[in-house]
Amino acid sequence: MWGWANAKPVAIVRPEWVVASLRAGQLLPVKDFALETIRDAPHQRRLTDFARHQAAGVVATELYPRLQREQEGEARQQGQRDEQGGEQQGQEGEQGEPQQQQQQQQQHEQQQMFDEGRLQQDDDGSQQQQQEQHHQQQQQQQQQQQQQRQSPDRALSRPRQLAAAQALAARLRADCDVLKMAPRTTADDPDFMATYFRSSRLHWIGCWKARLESAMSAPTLDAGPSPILVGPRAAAPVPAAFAAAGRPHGAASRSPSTAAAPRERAILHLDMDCFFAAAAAVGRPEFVGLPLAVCHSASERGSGEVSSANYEARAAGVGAGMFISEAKRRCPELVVVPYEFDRYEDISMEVYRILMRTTSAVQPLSCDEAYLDVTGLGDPEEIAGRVRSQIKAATGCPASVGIGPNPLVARLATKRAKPDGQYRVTGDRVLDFTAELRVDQLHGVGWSMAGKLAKELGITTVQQVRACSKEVLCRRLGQKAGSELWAHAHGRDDRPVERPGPRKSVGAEVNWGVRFSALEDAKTFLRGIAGEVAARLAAAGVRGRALTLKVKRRQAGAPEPAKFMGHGICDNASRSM
DNA sequence: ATCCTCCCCTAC
DNA sequence: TAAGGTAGGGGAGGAT
Ligand SMILES: Nc1ccn([C@H]2C[C@H](O)[C@@H](COP(=O)(O)OP(=O)(O)OP(=O)(O)O)O2)c(=O)n1
Ligand SMILES: [Mg+2]
Ligand SMILES: [Mg+2]
Ligand SMILES: [Mg+2]
Repeated sequence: MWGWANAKPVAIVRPEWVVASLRAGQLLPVKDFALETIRDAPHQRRLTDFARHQAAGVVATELYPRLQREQEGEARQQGQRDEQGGEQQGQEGEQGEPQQQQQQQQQHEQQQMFDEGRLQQDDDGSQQQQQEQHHQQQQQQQQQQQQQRQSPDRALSRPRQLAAAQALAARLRADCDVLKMAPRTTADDPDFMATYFRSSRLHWIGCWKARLESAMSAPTLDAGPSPILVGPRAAAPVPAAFAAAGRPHGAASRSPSTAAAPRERAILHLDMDCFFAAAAAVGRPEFVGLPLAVCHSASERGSGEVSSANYEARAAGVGAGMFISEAKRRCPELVVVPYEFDRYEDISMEVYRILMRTTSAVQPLSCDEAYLDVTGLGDPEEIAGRVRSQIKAATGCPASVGIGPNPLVARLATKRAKPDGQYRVTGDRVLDFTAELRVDQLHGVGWSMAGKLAKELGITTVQQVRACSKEVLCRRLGQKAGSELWAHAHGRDDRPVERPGPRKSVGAEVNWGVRFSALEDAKTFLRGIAGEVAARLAAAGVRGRALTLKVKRRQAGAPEPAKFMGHGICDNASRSM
């Protein structure tokens, strides 16, 4: 019913595939004729020239100057303003506040020697390789680089830099119109929902995949020698770039005719370092080297949540999801800046353009994160270094890359690689590498499952999971979760790098600032949220078959929410029709 | 068995 | 002051 939803994936190959297939008298596997193998041909136009940016060749410095111009404008304005405290907030309450993940406290001793020149980014990444082997050494180098930035002759003293940074942060907050609005609730502001969605980071993140999909479906098949589309011709609005190689991608899906010994895959997992915080620092040297966090509130008594904290702030115990009050308590010097969603959008799209230029086998995971299958494309570490330095050059933001024989291991390796590094785990080292990790480091293991494992089985590490039989795990955790955990604990993960399928549901929720004083308020709100869903369905070009209504109701006797305008402790209910 | 409804859990 | 969304996986238990 929906063209885009039912379109079969198609592969894009070089013309030689046609000739070779004719000669062979059958349709040959497309793998060896993939488009990306000619990606370096001069003047080759790319399907990935999507979105609003232009030719691939000029990517590198396009975004960065724009951000610098922004910054110059800011510097001219003088609008000092300081946060003054609000009312006292009970710091806690609620149920299991997701526990702050323990920050890896790498105690790097303060080195004073410089190793100038080593770390300069170069566009093709040829220098990168030396970095990844020795993670520790790499971190020391970063430390040195940072100190160099503040060496006496060039940089400000720390107190002066801090003052400059706080002043800039205050200016950014002052310029943020949405922060100036009087407090509103659903009951007294007819425009509440629009303002809310415009300000919500979780809404922005949550809608990101849909935005990427629609950016990529903008047709750019205009010029250049057309690649050949293989497979059933999909009807009109084929998302050009998504169609690139169908799904799944890569070695795992290659046809039996070429499958000899199963080669170890080379999977990259790329993730931007402290994405929102890093974006805030682009073109603003005032912030470099200081603890920085992104949050609506900057008050030391606020209940706004930290969205992202840079690594200096993390060293002081600040982390995502933490109330700003707690963050400021742990790190009084913390510099707090407001959200700049336009920046995140630009940088994110730029990153994806670079990834898609590397290979079509890209699986988007979020606005700052993706898997790439680079099996057979060359040395994965060199590819990783090249991609990272392209991203740094084009956006000014550091990205880290984990490399492994499967997505699971690649993702774990990324954690090890951060910040601004890369790290490879080969098949033979997987079990050693994962042994000591805590179970909740594994994808799919969160607060609840980790608690259950600890309480019921005394298990906290991956190694301990291995000592447990699959049957026991399945009994405690359920069939799927149990066998999945068992496999992952043994380093096994067969998932291919693939495109997400079409969306299966479309929804909208608001669980903040909801306060009804009369029945009419609730009705108005319900109409608003229904209208929102209707608009999103229309934007996606789909119609619903079923409707689910979700409701939160304040628990009887529940205390005032710990969070300003929050929902507090609620019972949930849902009904479908 | 398989489907459906109403949850809970996880990730960013 | 502050913006606690969104989508998917999957289990339990009942209807078919
Ligand atoms: N609880 C969270 C987690 C994430 N994010 C946003 C801000 C992050 O910058 C972005 C990407 O999430 P990551 O988990 O990748 O976190 P960071 O990129 O900030 O840090 P890291 O270097 O650990 O990847 O999503 C958020 O708003 N709230
Ligand atoms: Mg990140
Ligand atoms: Mg991420
Ligand atoms: Mg986890």
